[in-house]
Amino acid sequence: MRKDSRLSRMLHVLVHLHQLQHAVTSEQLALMLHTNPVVVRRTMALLREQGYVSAVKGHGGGWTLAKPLHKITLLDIHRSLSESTLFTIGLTDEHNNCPIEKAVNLAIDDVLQEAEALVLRRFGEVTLDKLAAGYIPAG
Amino acid sequence: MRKDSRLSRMLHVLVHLHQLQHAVTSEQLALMLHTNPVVVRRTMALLREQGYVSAVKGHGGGWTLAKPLHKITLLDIHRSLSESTLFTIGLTDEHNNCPIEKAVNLAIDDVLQEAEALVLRRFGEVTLDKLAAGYIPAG
DNA sequence: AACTTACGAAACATCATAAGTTACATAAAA
DNA sequence: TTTTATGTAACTTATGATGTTTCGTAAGTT
Repeated sequence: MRKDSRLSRMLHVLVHLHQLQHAVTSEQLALMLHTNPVVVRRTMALLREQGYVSAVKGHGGGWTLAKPLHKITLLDIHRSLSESTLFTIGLTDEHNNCPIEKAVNLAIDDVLQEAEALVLRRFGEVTLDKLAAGYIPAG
Repeated sequence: MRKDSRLSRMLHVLVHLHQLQHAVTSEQLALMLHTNPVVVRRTMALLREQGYVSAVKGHGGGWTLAKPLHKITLLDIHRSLSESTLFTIGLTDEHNNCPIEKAVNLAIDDVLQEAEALVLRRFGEVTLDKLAAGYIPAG
């Protein structure tokens, strides 16, 4: 399955915006991400809606941080981007009242929910200023 | 992204095979899973290669368990099915030596690896006989 | 031997979603 | 007025599980 690289890309962008200290155009960000400006705008728009970046049109315009890095967590950006779930594994729900299917789904879902909770908790603990400073994994 | 429901489907099949105590055709399993026999054969073939089921051709043929349920874990089936990763999130690796990208990927990967380890460990703890008996979540 | 059943497998179509692309409208500064 | 940029719609591409058609092969039945 194709992976969703938006979280990685947007975090990368946000830290660069912090370091550059001035507006950066979608064109420039696209060059940085090896993609094109429309993809950048489409994805950055999700962060703008949540108040993490702002965009200015016209000469000298572009994207700037709307909040300092230490007030943004990986979880904030993750949530801004995805409505879909974290896992490639899906459950089936095609059967009326089969107790086996229910047990199977319960077993899988139990584990995945715990894992997702772990990811969200850990994402929530990492603010973006830690990435700028050089991230050191907890493990 | 489309979800991979093979784990859910195969676990469902294996527990039914245990309970039925006789060979079941791909046609019958397809009816059960609301799909078609070719999809069943394609997926079951991965389990056959690992020795969890066996297939017999001709009259009275079909699929049977090759191991008792208590000797098969969710992890065994998960591993038989997937070479791909567990998460919809992917990292970018498009840049030469950007320390920010490295820090971003390290931060994300650190969390995902921990979550994947949790999933694999928990999957490894659940044998399929527990699903037949009625699974009770640990939480 | 001929027929039927069932798996094995190749080849191709479908679906969903991020990503990529094209085109045009709109706002702001020069 | 021109240039620069974002905003957005519409369409195409890529990927991998899923779905489908078709034919080959093995095993039991008649």
